[in-house]
Amino acid sequence: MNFGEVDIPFWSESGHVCKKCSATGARFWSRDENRETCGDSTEDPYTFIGNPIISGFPSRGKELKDSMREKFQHFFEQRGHSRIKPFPVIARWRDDIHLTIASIADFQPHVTSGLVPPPANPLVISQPCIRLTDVAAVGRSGRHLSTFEMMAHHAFNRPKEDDTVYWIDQCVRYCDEMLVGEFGISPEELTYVENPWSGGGNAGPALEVIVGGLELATLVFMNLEEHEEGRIEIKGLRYREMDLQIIDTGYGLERFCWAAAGTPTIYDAIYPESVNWLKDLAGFEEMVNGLGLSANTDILLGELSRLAGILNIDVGTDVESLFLKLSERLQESGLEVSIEELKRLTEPLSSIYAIPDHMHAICNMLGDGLVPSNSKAGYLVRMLARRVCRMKEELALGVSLSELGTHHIEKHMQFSNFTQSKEGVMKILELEEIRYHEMLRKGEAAVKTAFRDLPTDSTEAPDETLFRLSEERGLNPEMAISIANQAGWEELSVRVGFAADMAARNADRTKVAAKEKKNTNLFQSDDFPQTSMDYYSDTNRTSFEATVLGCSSLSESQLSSLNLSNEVTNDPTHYVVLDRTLFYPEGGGQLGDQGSLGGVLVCDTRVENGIVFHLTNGALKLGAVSGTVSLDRRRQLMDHHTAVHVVGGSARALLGPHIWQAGSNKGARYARIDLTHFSRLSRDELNRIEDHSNDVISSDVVVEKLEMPRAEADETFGFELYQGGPPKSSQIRVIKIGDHDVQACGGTHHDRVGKIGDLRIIRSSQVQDGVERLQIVAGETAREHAREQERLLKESSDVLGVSSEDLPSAVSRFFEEWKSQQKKIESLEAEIVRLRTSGGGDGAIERDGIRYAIMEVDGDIKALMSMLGELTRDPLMPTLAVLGTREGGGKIIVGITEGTIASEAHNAVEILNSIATHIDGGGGGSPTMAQGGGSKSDGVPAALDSARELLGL
RNA sequence: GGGCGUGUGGCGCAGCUUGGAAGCGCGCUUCCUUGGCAUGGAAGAGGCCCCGAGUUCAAAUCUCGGCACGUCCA
Repeated sequence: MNFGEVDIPFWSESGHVCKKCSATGARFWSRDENRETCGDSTEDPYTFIGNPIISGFPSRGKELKDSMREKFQHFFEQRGHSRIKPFPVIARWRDDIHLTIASIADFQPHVTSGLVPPPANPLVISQPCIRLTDVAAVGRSGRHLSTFEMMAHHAFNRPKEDDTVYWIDQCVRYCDEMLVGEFGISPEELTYVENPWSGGGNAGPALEVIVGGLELATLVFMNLEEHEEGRIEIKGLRYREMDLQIIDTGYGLERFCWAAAGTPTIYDAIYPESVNWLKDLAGFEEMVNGLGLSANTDILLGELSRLAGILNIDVGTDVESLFLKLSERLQESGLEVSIEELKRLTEPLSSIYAIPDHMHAICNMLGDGLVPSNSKAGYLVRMLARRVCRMKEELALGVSLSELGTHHIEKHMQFSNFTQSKEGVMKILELEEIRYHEMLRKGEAAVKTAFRDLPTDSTEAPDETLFRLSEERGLNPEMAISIANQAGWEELSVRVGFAADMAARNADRTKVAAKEKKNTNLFQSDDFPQTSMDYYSDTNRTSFEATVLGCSSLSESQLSSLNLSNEVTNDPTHYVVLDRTLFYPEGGGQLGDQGSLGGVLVCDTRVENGIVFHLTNGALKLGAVSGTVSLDRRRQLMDHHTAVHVVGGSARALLGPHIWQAGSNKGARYARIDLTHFSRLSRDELNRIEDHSNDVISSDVVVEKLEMPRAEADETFGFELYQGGPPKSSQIRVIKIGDHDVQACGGTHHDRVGKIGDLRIIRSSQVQDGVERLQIVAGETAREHAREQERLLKESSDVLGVSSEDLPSAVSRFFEEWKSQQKKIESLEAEIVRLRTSGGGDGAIERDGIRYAIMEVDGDIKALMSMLGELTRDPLMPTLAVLGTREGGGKIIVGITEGTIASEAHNAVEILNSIATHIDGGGGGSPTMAQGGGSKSDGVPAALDSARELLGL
C-alpha cells in the first residue's frame, strides 16, 4: 500500500468503493458506484444553496452555532470523549506561531512530542481559530473566514506501549455515524478523499470529508515524523514512525452551519443580524434597485455563491479576468449582468460580509487580552481593525469601530469567557480608529509630496512611489491612489498586476530574512552529564564543593557570540563544567552569577542543554574544587527578579488583564520589564504601580516555589502562568506571590517579598507600539539610585548658585535670557551691517557699472552673510563683494548680485578658490555665492589683497 | 524577530538626493480698509532644524550612537 492510501474494514462493511476523481485524479471512497468526481473539484458546484443537506437546524447566527457545537460535542461525549474547554486564540504557549490556527495547535509541541500527557484521552473540543492567510478573499468567495471554530475529536495512541485508544477505522466510523445518523446527511452524498498530509516535521494519511461540494471535515492520522534515517520518503524528506500516533480531526463548525442553513453565503448563515444591519446602514437595497438589474438579486447572489471560488481573490490575482469569467458563467445560467454591474454589486457586498467576520476575529483577539501594536500578534489585530475601518468608510456606514464592536459582541459573542472586559475592548477600538484616521491624515500630505513631480494628467503612478507609500506610511496602493485622485491627479489608477508584484517583493524579502539562521550551540556539550543545579534548594547558600569535569579555553568566535552583558567586569578566557553548582546561569532574563571557583574568578555563568558553563578568567585542573557565589550580586539579582514579578502583578491589578509581560531583564544594577499596554504610561500611573508594589512588599507575603507537572499547572493557574514565555519541560517551577502574582519561572527568588526592601520605577520607555518598558531598581540599588539623583541635583544647582528647589525656575530663566540675548546680539550685528553698508566708507570702488566691495570685518559667518545680503541683493546696483573675517580660523565669502552684468563678468567660486590659499583652506558654492574658510586667520588681509589684484583694482 | 521611514516657528508641512544665506500654508501681533463683523491689504514677532559624537573650510543636509514616533512583512 502506498503512503496516504487508507484501506480500512469500514469501507467494505459500509459499501464504499474506491474511485479515482475524473477532474483531480485523487483517490476517493464513496457509496455511490456511479460517482465520477471526488466532490471537491471545479466540476462540483455547491448543491446545498437553498437546499440544506443537514436537517433539523432552523435557527441562524449564534444560536445555530451553539446548537451545532453542542450536538457535535454531545455525540463524542456519549462515545467516551472528555469535553475540553477551548484555548485562547492568542497562542501564548507557543513561540513559533502567534495565533491558534487549529485545534491540534493547543497540544503542540508539548503533547504531540510526548513530553506532556494530554489533558484527556480521547477528547472533544471546539477551538476558535484565526487564519489570516486568505484574508483578502474573506467576503468575496462566500466561504472564506478569517476566524472560525474547529470542532475536533483527538486521540493520542502509543502503540509501542500497547496503549491505543482508536485509530483510522474507528475514527472514520465515528465521523460517518455522526454525519449520517446525527445530522441526517444522505450517505450517497458523502465522499472521503485521500489527501495525505505532511508539514511541520510530521506526516500521515488523511481524508477529506466532502458533502454537496463542501469540505466539512478533515481527518488526519499523524503517525510519521521527520528523521534522517527514516524509511519512508515523502516530498523528498525522510520520515519514520512516531512513538505517539495522533488522531487529528477538524470539523468546520461554520461550514456545518452553512450546510444546515443553505444560505447564499456562509456569512448569511452565521452573521445574519450583522449582515442585515450593515445592509440597512449602507442603504444596500436602494443601491441595488438603483442599478436597475435585469436579474432578481436573491437569485443572482445564490448563483454567485454557487460559483464560489471563482471570486476567490488572492493577493495579486487578476481581478478583471475573474469578473469576466464570472459574468460568462452567469450568462450560461441565464442571468444577464454586465461586468460593471457585477462589480458595483459585489464590491459593497463583500465588505458587508467581511466586516462581521473581521469583527469576530478582532473581538476574540482583544478579548484574550491582546494589545494592538506595530509588530507581532498585536499587528495582526491592528491590520484587521484597519481593514474594517476602510471598508466601513467605503460603505459610508456612519458608525464607529467601537459601535461595530458593541453590536458584534451583543449579537455574536459570549463575552463572559474572556479575560478582557467589554469596556477595555471598546477603549482599544476607539484608540485604534483614532490612530487609523491619524495615519490617513498624515498620508494625505505624504501622497501630495510623493506625486509632486508627476504631471496631473498622468494615468500610472511609479511603482517605487507606491511601494514606499505602502511600506512607510501604511497606505496600500488603492488608498494612495484614491487620495491622489482627490488631490488633483484625477486620471491616476493602480496598474494591473501591481498587487502581485508587491506581494512578490515581500515574499522575496521574507525569503532572504528566513535564510539567516543562527547556530544555537555555543559549547561542546556532548561529553558532559547534566549539571546538578543546587541553587534552587537554598537560595542563600553561597559556598559549595564540586568536581571539575571539564575545562577549555574560549575561542574568538565563542567570545563574540556570547554577547557578554556590561555587568561582566572581568574578561573570561575559559569555560568550566562541574558535576554540581550553586552558580545560577543566565536565563529567564536573569543575568548569570559571578564569584570565585578554585583560584579563578567566575565572570559569568551560562547554560546549554542542561549543562552549566562557568566562564572563568583562568584554567582549572580536573578534580575537586570549591566555589563561592558573590552574595551581594546574588542578593541584588533576587531583589530585582522578585521585584519584577511584583511590579507585573501590580500593573495587571491596576491597568487591566491585557497587561502581559513581553520580556524582562534582571541585572545587578537595574531590572526592566516590558508590559503590553495600549498607551504610554504617565508618571502618575507609574507612581500608582510603584505604590501598589511597595504595599505588596510591606505586607511581606511568602513567595511560594512550587514544582509541578505542566498539565497540572495549566489546570490550576491557566495561561497567565507563561508571562515569561512558553515552557520547555514537562515539570515546571511556579513562583507564587500570595494572590498577587503567579508565573512559571526558573529564576532565583527571595522567600518573602519583604526582603526586597525599597522599590522604585525610575523610567518608562516604549519598545514598540503597545509595549512599555519599565526600569526598576530595588533594594540596595534603589537607595544608590536616590543618592545619585541627589548628587546630580546638587551639582546642577551649585553651578547656578541656587537651591535645588529653585533649579527648574532658575534653569528656565537662564535659558530665556540666553535666547533673548542671542536675539539682541543678532539685531545689533544687523545694525552694524546697515551702518557699514549704507553710508559709503565701505571701501567700495565702482568700475564699468559694477561696484566692488572688498573688506575685512569683525563678526562671525552669520554677520558676514547678512552683510553680504545687504550689499548684493539690489539688482539696480550690480555688486561683487568679498568679505573676510579672522574668526574661526579665517572665513571668506564672495557674493555677486544675481542676474546682472556683475554676475556675467565674474564667478564667485573661481575668485574664492584662487584667494583661499592665503588662509590654508578651501571652499565652494554657486557662481554667485561662495564661502570658504581655513586655518590661518592672519592670512585674511593677504587674501583680500590678492582678490583686489585678481580683479585689477 | 526582520525591514523601511519620520523628528524643522504655536499647528500642518517643504528643503536632505548633489553640504554653501532656514522656507511655505494656517495661526499670532500691529496697522490700513469698515459704523461693527466677515473679508481683503500691509508690516512684524516667533527656530538649540530631537539630543550627542564624527567627517568637512563649512552640516537641517553626510556617517555613527541615543531618544521620541510612524509603518510594512513574518
